Amino acid sequence: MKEKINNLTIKMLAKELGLSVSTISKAIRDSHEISDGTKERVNALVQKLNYIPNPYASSLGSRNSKTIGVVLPEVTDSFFAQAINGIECVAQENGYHVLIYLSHENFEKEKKILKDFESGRVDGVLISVAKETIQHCHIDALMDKAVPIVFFDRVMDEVTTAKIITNDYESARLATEHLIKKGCNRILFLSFSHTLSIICKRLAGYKKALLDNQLKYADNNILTFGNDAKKDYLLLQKKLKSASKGVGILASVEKLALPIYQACEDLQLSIPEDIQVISFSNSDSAAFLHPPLTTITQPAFEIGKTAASLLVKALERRNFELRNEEIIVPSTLVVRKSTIG
Amino acid sequence: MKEKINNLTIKMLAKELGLSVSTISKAIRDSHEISDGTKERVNALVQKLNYIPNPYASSLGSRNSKTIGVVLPEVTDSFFAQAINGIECVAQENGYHVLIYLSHENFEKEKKILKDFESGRVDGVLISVAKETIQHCHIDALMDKAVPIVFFDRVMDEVTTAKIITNDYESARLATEHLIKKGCNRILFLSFSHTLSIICKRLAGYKKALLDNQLKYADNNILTFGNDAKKDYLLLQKKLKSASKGVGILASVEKLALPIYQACEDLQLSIPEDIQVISFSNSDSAAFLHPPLTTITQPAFEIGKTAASLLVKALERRNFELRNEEIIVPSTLVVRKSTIG
DNA sequence: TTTATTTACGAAACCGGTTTCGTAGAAAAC
DNA sequence: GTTTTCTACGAAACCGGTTTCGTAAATAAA
Repeated sequence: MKEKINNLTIKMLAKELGLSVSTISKAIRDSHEISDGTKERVNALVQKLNYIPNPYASSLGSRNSKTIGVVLPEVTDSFFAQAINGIECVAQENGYHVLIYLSHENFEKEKKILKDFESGRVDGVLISVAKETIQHCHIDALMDKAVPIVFFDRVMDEVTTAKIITNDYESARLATEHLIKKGCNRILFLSFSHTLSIICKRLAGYKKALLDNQLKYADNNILTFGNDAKKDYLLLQKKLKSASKGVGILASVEKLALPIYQACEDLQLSIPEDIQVISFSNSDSAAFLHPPLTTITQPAFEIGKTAASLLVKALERRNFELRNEEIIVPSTLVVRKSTIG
Repeated sequence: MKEKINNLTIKMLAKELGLSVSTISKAIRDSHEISDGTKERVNALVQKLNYIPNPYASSLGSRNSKTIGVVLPEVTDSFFAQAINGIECVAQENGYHVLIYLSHENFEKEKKILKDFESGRVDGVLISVAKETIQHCHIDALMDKAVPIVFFDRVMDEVTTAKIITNDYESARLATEHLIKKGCNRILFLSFSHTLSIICKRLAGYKKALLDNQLKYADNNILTFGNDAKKDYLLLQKKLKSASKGVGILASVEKLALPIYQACEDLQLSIPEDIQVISFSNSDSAAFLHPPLTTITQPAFEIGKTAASLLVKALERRNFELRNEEIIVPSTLVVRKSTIG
């Protein structure tokens, strides 16, 4: 590792211009205390010498870092990828930096990440919690330190702050109803958590649709995937094998969709003739699957953007407090061939 | 915005224990200068009071931030998503933080991002350059400041540093040859850049395969997508419409695959009977497209991991200098139904 | 026993900015 | 003409750690 170059400091600029350090600092940040003439002189030198302030010194002095922390369960999911896109967009526009952390659905990791945030590393946090997360003490601890937090997608109702979500309940209800209308008399719900906000709401929507349409809810229609992909797959296969015609499946997240296709292929079941499928999914390829997958498409980019915007607002506005509110950006049901036209 | 809580500082710990500030600092970082007994006392208090050091103060004093900057052209691409995963994995293991930036394929943005890095915000950089990037002065400038940089996937040969890539040339050659063997006598190459390292190499591999198999290279077999998706699509459609049987397509990146499927659908051309298709892609859904897409699957996670590991090594080891080397992690050709079995 | 090391710690400078507060001179108000 | 208010700037404390260097006491070597 090469030695770091002796970097340009504000002190050197000050000496060069015969001004004080504080004047330079203020001039650079366009303070009203400094005359236009001086600002111009300073900026000229800054340009000429390619001076770039040390962000850590700034952060230390000003106790804010222009950095937001983003905590995700995973990134290889179209939803989260698009959400990052939205977040980064807003961040870039507003001069914020984005620190990204993956909890890998693991509560302990999530705790560790938030713990670190208590150091003041980030000005604010955007989080979509891990599926394992049921307590919120780690979040409370962070909020106690006055770090603004905005939830997106996977929220915790018990925490008093802003949450950007989609209409999980309603879209699951709609999707389920769609399946029913297309002739399904038994509908499987693919889940991967018993506690996650989005799953609970989607499940509730599913139940509501059943109820509205005189279908009985049955526990054995709920398939909850765990951490053992192979085992889960076999479970699904078994379930599908025993399924008669008129079965529909609602997959509550994107990654559960492909196993269904796999199982149908393996069992030589045809979609949608034998089984109709709808999945929550933001994948572009949904339209080109065999057959094209009917999806509930979430406004992922929008959600990321909204969450980031709100956080930024909370950070910039002196008298803006994050309210305990839910902002709902609706999803859309995109009907394709995996359900009967 | 609530006021920040008066945070615990090392000074307060020092007073509490009747030790000096420097002793506390050293004890926390497990310095050999401090006795085990003292360390224990310090750590006990740290635990008890939940003391977390201010990272910006540490960074300022120690001139390193335990942060790496990751610059990507985009994130909604399986390759980059998986690469991030690999990067984050290594980062988490080694106590590094990951700042993420998207260039959105835009050179000016990329320049701006790297410029900011000159501030010392990050200890090292992982970058996959934008498609617009043909100069490397912004990268040179950063390297002049002794910031270690590791390229991954989209590299710049002219820059003297480590590069983690896949065997672009070879896998494109292989894929093209595969198409030829399956009966294609004309092969289109879908591109989206004339300058990007990966594209150039893939194109070269494509050419080599043509040459080896007595097929003529023709400029009008190269389709270069630009920024106007609609226009590009029409171009592709036009090209396919005029295509006779025995045409194959090699898509040089993931996002170019779906438009092909779209066009074939619109033109009622059947894959693989009328047109055979291979694409570079890391998408899980490739296997479930209609028909399943033959892909060149890149070791994205591995590439991210390798790049990050190397960077970390360069940062941790005092006498480890990043060499001007290419580390090649090979891709695999996964044959599916979009080419004739 | 004397000298040379080692061990364990503290004082103080330092990292590179920001912020507070004080003030000279100019402008405005009376 | 005097007092008041701005304006534009500087000195110095501060942010919260790290690092260097000096040293007393303990231990080892001679």
